[in-house]
Amino acid sequence: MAEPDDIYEKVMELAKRRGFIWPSAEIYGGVAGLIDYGPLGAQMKRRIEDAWRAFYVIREGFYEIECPTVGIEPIYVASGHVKGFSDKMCQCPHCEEYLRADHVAAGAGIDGAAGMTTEALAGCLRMLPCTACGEELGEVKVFDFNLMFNTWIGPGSQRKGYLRPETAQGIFTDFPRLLRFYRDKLPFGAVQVGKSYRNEISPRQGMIRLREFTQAEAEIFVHPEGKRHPRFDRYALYEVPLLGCSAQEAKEEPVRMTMREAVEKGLVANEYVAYYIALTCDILVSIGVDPARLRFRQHLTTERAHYAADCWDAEFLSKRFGWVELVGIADRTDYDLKAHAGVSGVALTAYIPLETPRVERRRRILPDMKALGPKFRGKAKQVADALVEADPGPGGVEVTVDGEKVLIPASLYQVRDEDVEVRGVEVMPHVIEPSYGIDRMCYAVLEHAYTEDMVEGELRRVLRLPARVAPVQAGVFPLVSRDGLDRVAREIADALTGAGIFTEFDESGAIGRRYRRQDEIGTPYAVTVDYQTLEDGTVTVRERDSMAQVRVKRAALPGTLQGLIAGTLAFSSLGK
RNA sequence: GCGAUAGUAGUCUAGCGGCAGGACAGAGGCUUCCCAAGCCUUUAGCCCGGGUUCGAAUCCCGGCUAUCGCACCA
Repeated sequence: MAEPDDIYEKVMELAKRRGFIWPSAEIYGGVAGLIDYGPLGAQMKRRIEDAWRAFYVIREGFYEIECPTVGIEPIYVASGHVKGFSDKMCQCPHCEEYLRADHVAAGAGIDGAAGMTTEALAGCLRMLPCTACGEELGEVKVFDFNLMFNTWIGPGSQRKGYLRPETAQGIFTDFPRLLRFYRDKLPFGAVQVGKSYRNEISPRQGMIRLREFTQAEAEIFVHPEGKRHPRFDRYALYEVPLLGCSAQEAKEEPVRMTMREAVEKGLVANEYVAYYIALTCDILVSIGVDPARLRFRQHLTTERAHYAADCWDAEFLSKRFGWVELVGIADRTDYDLKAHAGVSGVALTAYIPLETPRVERRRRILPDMKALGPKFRGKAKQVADALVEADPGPGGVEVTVDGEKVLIPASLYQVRDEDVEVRGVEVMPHVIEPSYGIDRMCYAVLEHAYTEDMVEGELRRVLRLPARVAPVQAGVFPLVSRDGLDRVAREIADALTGAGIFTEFDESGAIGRRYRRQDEIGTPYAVTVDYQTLEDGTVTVRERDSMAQVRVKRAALPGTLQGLIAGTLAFSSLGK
């Protein structure tokens, strides 16, 4: 087998030439960070998304929802993207280099640079040297650069809008509706497949870092205590190469381990995270990512978001780019729901009934509003609210109102101890989030599928795509386009199409040329009608990877191909 | 965004101040008929915008895109 020197160039050349991936708006010179999926690419991407749905929607039973790509500001205030997604930047007046203002300040030993206002940062930078050219920055302007695309919603008193930087927030904001939909039971999950947008400063690496990209995300809402997956048995013995934090620090290789072992050893935080690591591995391998070039890497504590209990990335090995993240699987705890509850003021909790209701003795504080009103006037409401939360002593209680400590004598309120029957508790679920980058998956599949063989001294380019993601599923060819072979071949193509098989009919040129055309776009099977077909009603079926052929009865063809494509039938079992 | 390099047909490439050439791919035809055979015909190109020049694919400037390095990458 020929070892490709630069497989990226070859894959992208093929992808462009055969209609998988095109530069967007190419007639106007193209745009960095935006790509078009051509006819075969769009088809393959759809099949990859559908393979994903087969796992998450059909098997896991997580319904798919679809939210707008434009969102109002509070959503992204709550999610942290308005603040956290924006970088304080400045441009050096001498060399015109763009710099991260907070990094420059922090690099010079200034504390708290990350939290400073633009004005404060500009003040700090005045005396500092530019990290690029070394000149003093002087009167430098610091500005916010937010990675979110922004826009306005409606005319007139416009509302600020952002293109979503991830699909997840739509699921979080639908939480109360979803909870009702799933009839108030945990765990439940919802998924979303769609476009997200990040205005990358400098997108590179082809379709690896895009400004508009497709995500497939699942948000699984689980009870915060006891993160045991009800179907953990499915993957308990499934082995995955895991590269934990300590292994990375020790520069060790990933270790293959069963998911049960990983959880028992404490390498993976809980069964949920482990379950979705295994499921992710299952999906990625099924769409054609080479298992030998796939690993799961745990986020180091320094790169992990502070609220995440655990986070693992599925990474594929690219010849060109090294290890590239495809999927992030995180236990986000209750961070997102808490944040949205805080900004929206809506309780985002689930009511979990107790198996046996219990009686609790509760102390209630009843403020005497008749007395508080005249005494505190405008602040009476605040005092009362503070009282309800307070823990009174014998002589009264001290509460804080507007930063002021106020002593409230016991005469201004009543303390009542009462028995309350507790039938359940409100819990804020934790979120397990597997988040997939579909475009990167498409690239990974293309790169891992691309092979070059030498056949009788000729280069044969083959995309060894799994049948389930191949854009075209079968080629149908008359050996020659005369003597009625072409007519029969067309009938067979129609029969396959009628059976839901995506088929290309091709009668032009030599038969070998037609096989190669289909090899190059990854078509797994080719059906050829020859003179024997006219005699005994059989056709040949050729398998792309082995180039082997078997004869199959015409009538059995649609069922046979369906079985081959679905993977329920092995090519080697045919004709026996 | 900065710096370097590059951009010629669908793809790859030659030409580097004076008529833009080839290979492969595509289309049509002849021929052969199970793995890119052959022959004939044919489609199709100088990234965009300025400038210099009698004349620019070629030189200069700006832009866009790509690759690499720097920076950036919730």
